[in-house]
Amino acid sequence: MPKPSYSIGALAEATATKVETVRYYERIGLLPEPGRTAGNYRSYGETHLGRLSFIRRARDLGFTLDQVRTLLGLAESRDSDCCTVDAIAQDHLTDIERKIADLKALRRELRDLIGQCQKGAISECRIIGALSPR
Amino acid sequence: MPKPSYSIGALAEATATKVETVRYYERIGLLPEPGRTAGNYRSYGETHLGRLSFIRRARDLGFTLDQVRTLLGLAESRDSDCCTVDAIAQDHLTDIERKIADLKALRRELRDLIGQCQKGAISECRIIGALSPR
DNA sequence: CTTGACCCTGTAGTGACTACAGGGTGCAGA
DNA sequence: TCTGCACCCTGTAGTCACTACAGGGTCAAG
Repeated sequence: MPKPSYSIGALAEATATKVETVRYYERIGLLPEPGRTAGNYRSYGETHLGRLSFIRRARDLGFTLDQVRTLLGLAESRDSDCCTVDAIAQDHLTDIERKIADLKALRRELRDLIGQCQKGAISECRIIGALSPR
Repeated sequence: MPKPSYSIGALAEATATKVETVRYYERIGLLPEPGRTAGNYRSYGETHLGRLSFIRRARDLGFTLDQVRTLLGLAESRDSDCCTVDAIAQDHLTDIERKIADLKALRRELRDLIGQCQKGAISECRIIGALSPR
């Protein structure tokens, strides 16, 4: 049987990606250029599907495209070890933990502000007051 | 005594803002155009300082520039009430809470992944494995 | 033979800045 | 007076990760 092939729309749908995003990944060199049909349509194979799935999963986990690029490179080089991968994931985890802490601090401040709102006139608004200097 | 005036650098420093950012706020109409000196330098007064402080505080609390614009408008119109301000703050709080929940889910996934790392060869790496399809 | 869904390239827009390039201004020290 | 330097000016382009056109071409069904 012949190898399966996907149009850009089919590939996009299979990976919950927009068509424009697939072309974007190609443009920035994250996804290799596929073959073309007689009518100049992109024609993708299983390796493209696998690679795009990898990219989307990593993106869903919040890795940057740069990190994804590195992870893809590592996944392909059989002769390096797992430490770099682990380091990237660890760095990312640290980032996320910092963001969670920042957002919690922010939430606390906002809750305090909102709790003070008396629904009165602007001139007595505590939120505006808290934002205004002095 | 004469009114105090600030150069763009002084204003930026007083509000922990970069000079380019101050000019950017002016360009997008968030900060009114200041007067100019003989040498065409921007010359700011106390109202500019107050307004920029307001903007920075709101930004630090994570409001978008569009929200800041609305808040500034409300702060200036004495005849509206506090409800709109409260609604903006509430919306923002909801956003933040969703972001915290999303990040926590992500952290859980990443922790699971990292916990499985055996520091072995790439071919056995669980992180890469988890990202790769099937 | 036409309609409509899909595909193509190329460019510009988003948010909130940031970073130049290529010049002008203002002031202190030699 | 000269020179250096920090600061200021405008205008444009870059960042990240897409997203949204405009203006066309392809292809299969009816």
